[in-house]
Parts: sequence; C-alpha cells; structure tokens
Amino acid sequence: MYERKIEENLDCGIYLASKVFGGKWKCCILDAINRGIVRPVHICSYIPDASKRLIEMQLAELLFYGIIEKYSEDTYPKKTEYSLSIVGKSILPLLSQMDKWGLAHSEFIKERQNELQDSE
Amino acid sequence: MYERKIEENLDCGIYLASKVFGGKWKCCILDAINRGIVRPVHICSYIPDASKRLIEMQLAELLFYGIIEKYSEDTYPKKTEYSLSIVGKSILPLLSQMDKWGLAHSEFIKERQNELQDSE
DNA sequence: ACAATAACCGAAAAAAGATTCGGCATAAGG
DNA sequence: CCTTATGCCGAATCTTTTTTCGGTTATTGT
Repeated sequence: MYERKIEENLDCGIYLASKVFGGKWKCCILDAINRGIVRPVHICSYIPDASKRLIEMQLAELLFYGIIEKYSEDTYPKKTEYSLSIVGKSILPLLSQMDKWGLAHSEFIKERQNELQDSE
Repeated sequence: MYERKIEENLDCGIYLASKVFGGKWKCCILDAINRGIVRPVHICSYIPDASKRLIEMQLAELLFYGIIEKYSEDTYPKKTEYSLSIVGKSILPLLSQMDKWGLAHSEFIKERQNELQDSE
C-alpha cells in the first residue's frame, strides 16, 4: 500500500473534512448519488471528465469513511448501488454552500483567470 | 511559467471554490489574517508546519484572486500587512462550517484511520 | 465456445502540488 | 563594511494525486 511520507494534522476540522470529501471528484460523486445516479457505470457517464479508475477509488474511500453505503446483488453482470449514509447527507448543505459561493463569484474569478492567460 | 496540461472545469462552483481557497494552507492563512496575524513573518510562525515558500505563494494567489489585500510600507526591513477583502470575508462562514463538520465527525473519522493503520 | 457486461484491482506513468535551498533588494545598527 | 531583517522569487527536487492500461471474476445471451 501507498505510504505517506509527510505527517497529517488530524486535529483541524477543515483538514479532516477535505480528507473525507476533498478529492478531485468526490463532491461530484456525492452530488450524483444524491440525484439518484447510484450505479458506478452511470456515475462514470455522468462525470465523463473523470477517469473510471479514480471514480472507483473515490467510491471505495467514501465507503470506507462511511459517507456512502453499498448494496450489491450477486447477479451478473453485477449491479451495485450506492446510497448516502446519514453522515453523507450531512455533507450536502456544505456542498451546496460551496457551490453557491463559487458560482456567485465565478465572473470575478474567471476574469482573473483570463488576465492570467493574456499575460502569457 | 507553469502550464497546465489537463483542462479545468470552471463551470462548477465547487471547483472554483477549491481553486480559490483549496490549497494546502490557504484556509489557515485566511484564519490567521482573520485573527489579526497579518504579516508574512507572523503567519509563518503561526503555521510552523507550512513551508515559508508555500505560504508566500499562497498569499500571492489569494491576492491575485482578490481574496486578500496588501498594504506595504517602504520602510526597511519591509513591513507588509495583509487584510481580508469583502470577498475574502464571505469565505469565513464556509470555513467555520467545514471546520465544524470535521470536528463533529472527527472521532468517527479517526476510528477508520486507526483501522487502516492496524491492518498494515 | 465465446463475446459482452459491470465492478474492481494492480502497477507504471504522468501531472500537479509542496518543499528545500539559495538568491536578490534595501535600509538600519553595530 | 558587515551583519541582520523582511519580503519576495526561481529552480531543482520530492511527494501526492490522478491517469492510463491492462487484467480478473462470474454470468448471460449467441
């Protein structure tokens, strides 16, 4: 297994939060599940920019931290369904607030972004 | 200058938010400034785990995105002071909410963390 | 038999992010 | 003069995260 070289600070709430749902697509995955897109295949086509492997890995992590729950029938091809746990649902308001903040300031941010491009 | 290889998705509010204040120590820096620790030297000693260089770089980014403002006298040795802009202040409630969430679930998360350690 | 499918997993490689280390500028104090 | 202090910057290096690619499993339909 991969071994971390630099120590973590588990006493900071923000650090913990970003550890649990701060990966590249974790927020999108939670959003998808919340919208009823609950099977890995469907999540992958819902987030086409994300690599399949990373979605799998992040699902596993979210499961590990008890943010989502897994239900898997033993039929083939396998049909796995994920759902948000209680803890998982408690993240939703945070996500919507972050999304709201980002969108509210998107013009502002994009302007700076373009400035950066122009200077190159 | 550094050139990004993979395209970004600037239409997602969460992505924008984490771009602006998602770096390793940006939240801590904002917290520090909010607490009145406003000079680079002092911020560095307030966050001893962070490398000086990264704090400098993240201050520059926060400044670039208009999250903080800079006031610099031309005395020597230089005395620079940063302050939160209006936009910067609008991030504070988000930070405290994330911190609250993380701390509220810290026992839960640390338990899983230990489980991971034991299995190695 | 054999292709197709869904969910996973392992490992190498690439990309992004963070650290380390040294440098510059400038003025004040010894 | 020489050291000290502060803020900043560049480049090499190292660490972490993400991507890419291929493989496994087990059943269903052809």
